[in-house]
Amino acid sequence: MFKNIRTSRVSDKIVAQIKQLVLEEKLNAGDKLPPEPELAEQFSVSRTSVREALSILESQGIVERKKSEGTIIKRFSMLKLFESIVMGPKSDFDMFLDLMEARKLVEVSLLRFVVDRCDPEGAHRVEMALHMMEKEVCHGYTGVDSDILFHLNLAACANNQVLISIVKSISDMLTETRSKTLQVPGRLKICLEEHRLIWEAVQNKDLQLAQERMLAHLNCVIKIASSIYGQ
Amino acid sequence: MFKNIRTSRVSDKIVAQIKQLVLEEKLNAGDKLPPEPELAEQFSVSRTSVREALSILESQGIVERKKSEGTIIKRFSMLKLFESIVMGPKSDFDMFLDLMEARKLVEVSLLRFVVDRCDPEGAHRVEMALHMMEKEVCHGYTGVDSDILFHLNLAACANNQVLISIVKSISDMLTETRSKTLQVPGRLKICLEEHRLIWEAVQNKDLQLAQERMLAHLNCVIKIASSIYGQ
DNA sequence: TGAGAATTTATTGAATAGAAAAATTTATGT
DNA sequence: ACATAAATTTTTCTATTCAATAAATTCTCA
Repeated sequence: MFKNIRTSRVSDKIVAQIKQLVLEEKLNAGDKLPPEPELAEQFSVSRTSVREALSILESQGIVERKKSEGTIIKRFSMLKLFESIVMGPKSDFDMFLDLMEARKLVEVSLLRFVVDRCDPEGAHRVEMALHMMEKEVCHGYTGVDSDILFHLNLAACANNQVLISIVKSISDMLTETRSKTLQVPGRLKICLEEHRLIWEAVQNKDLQLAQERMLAHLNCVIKIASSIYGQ
Repeated sequence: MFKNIRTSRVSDKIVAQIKQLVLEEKLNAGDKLPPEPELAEQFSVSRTSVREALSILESQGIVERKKSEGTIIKRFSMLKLFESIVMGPKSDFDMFLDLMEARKLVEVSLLRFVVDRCDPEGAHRVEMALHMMEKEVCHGYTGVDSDILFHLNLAACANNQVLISIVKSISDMLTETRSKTLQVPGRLKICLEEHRLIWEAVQNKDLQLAQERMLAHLNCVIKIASSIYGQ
């Protein structure tokens, strides 16, 4: 309801102001900034705060600092500048939602290729992951590994290394959350069932149904995780 | 030939060390770092340097700092995303096709969110990228940066940091090819026109048309690159 | 005069000390 | 037991100092 009051950190304000100046082209590539003590005076802050701001700008590739020479705006910094603006800080929960949204987008869409390109070898790998989870359901294990394996092996059937990398990277970031959601009593069994349904649809080459089921599966994960995170 | 002498900035070394610890999972999500004075002592540096390092880490979304609470490692940072894109035993050209296929999948699908969520600020950034390319067309530059900038800022309108990271990572891997395709005489001008058409459709909230045009644009890139690769 | 050495100056890099602010924890009084 | 006040912790910011270094200037000597 009420918006978070944004950080009243001095260095952040300096960073924002300098970024704005670059954006407005009042500062251009190659321009030299005034020396630190002068900047401090103009901003009416301490030199330490100025230095903190300059460190941030440098780490984001917007300026370059050289000892005893000064600070200059880097050439071709527009890309970096926009990147740093667009990648502002988000809460953990919002990041989780971003990850899951990306997962939905990628893993649902790539089923198109899976249905088209899945060969017996790939199918075998997916089924192995399913069997693995079956065993884990019986023994009461968490099933994190077999969960990841299913999604990864399914993606592998799309025969596109970039897509595999994307699915894997996102998976890696979600392992912690995964192990929590799978600890919910009975969740693993339902999860296995959902995987089976997805796989069944893929085998029947029913793309639309497979996509629907994948989407439902992932939405289910979001729902459970949200209740755990208390949102 | 000769390697750049390592910047011996103390804060940079601290940043690198903490990042490394996160990558090695010696520091994990939610872990609390010691208070600043203690960190300073352990690193045998001044608090000023520690604070500089923490500012940088915070600006990169790796840690979060709260007054009177301390510094904690963020759950989901982009630090680990795409740390290892496995370039398998595929030829360069096949890899290029994989990259473009992933691009088509992601950039076409995410337009859904762009149409829904684009705000005036985001729109302004996209238009800035368009203007930048306009300028480059006039001056006869290559236009690589403004090309990337358009796609990145468009993706940014989807307001999903993971998707932005994916688009950017793929872009980075394609820069080489990009600079070649844009060198084809007259290509930049056509590229600009294609970008404009995509943007026009997005502004009219015509999702389907926007997606069609994006797909056509990317297919065009594939075609040109293929002829360059001689396939 | 002019080339090279020595000096000065400007500027960043880093350390230290301490005041202020904000949130949390503990203590106190009813 | 509960609200309020005090103490504590920890970050935030300032001010000041000194060291390191690159560039500019001056000096020296052939």
